Amino acid sequence: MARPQEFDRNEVLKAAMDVFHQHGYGATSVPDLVAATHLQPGSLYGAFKSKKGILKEALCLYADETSAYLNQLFASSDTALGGVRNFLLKQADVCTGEDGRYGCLMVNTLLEMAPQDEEVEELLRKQLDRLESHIASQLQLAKDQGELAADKDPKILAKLVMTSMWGLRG
Amino acid sequence: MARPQEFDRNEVLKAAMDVFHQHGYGATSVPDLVAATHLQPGSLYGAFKSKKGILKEALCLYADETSAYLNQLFASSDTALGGVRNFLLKQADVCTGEDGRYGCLMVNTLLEMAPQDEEVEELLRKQLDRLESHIASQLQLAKDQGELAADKDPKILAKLVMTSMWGLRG
DNA sequence: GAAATTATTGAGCGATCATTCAATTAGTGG
DNA sequence: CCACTAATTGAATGATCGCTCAATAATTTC
Repeated sequence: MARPQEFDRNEVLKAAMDVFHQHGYGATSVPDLVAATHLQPGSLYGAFKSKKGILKEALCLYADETSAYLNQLFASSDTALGGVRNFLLKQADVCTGEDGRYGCLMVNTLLEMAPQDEEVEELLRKQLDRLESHIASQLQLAKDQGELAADKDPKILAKLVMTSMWGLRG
Repeated sequence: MARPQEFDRNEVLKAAMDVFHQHGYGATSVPDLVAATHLQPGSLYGAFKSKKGILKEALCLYADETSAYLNQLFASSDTALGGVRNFLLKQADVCTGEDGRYGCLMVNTLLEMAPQDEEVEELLRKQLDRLESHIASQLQLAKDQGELAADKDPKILAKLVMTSMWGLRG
């Protein structure tokens, strides 16, 4: 062992995530990240290799937070189907509110970077697929409990929920 | 009078529009625009004042093309409501196809620039509002012709169509 | 406490960015 | 055919970009 890192990796990533969320990847400069994280360029590059490296880890943090949020929301809802409904209502709520005008970091980043960065695109597709699966399994639960008609396909409905989420930005 | 412009303003804007559409505003450099338009920087700046000036005129061209496309689609549909249905079907079609993976230039640009440029945001809000009105008036026509139930609100339905359009990108 | 290892610092690197401008060219009016 | 005006050219500008690195500081191991 040698000198230990002085910063909390998660705190740094949270700060970077917020900057990316508010400004987008391209419009976020390394000096911006230096200011937000209180880390010097050297430390930032020592820990994350590149600006894109910071983004990728920030995206993972965001996906994890989203997943945890979904778990908590589903667990605290009275019914399985109600959980999905609450998710959509909350999304609509947040999107019309002041703090929600930045939308979803995963969606924003995919739209911005997919044309020019396959690696980030692939990561985001996986994360969004996982989110969709999460919703699909909740809908399957609703079906098992008889809340959802037997002729409805949870997978298709989950895609519809995702489409609604994307569309709610207008 | 003096020496006339050698280029066709609309051709130049079309070329610039395509570059912005494929790469986004931030990822399009002035050298990119120089290459696409075959105009030197000086000519570009003489004609459009700035990179943002080029974007704004390109956005206007895009909105005009979209509006014309909508007119043509509505005129060639058998029924008023069918015109709106055809629009959504066509959107879904294009979004799943190869050339459609860049989405709508207005939506993309709004998502990218709204947080940092009020002027462009305002222009785009107006253009998207106009598109929504265009659809709403077509739905009103459908209602007048009895295709749409009397208790349906064309304005609300137009908002739903817009939301679907945004969401179809997933 | 010396040697080894790793983290932090921040000035500075080459590349690229959007933009400008002096020089040149082309077309108009007298 | 000669001023006059406007368009074109493309090299150059200063700013900013993402990133590096030599110097310094903080730990651990022996």
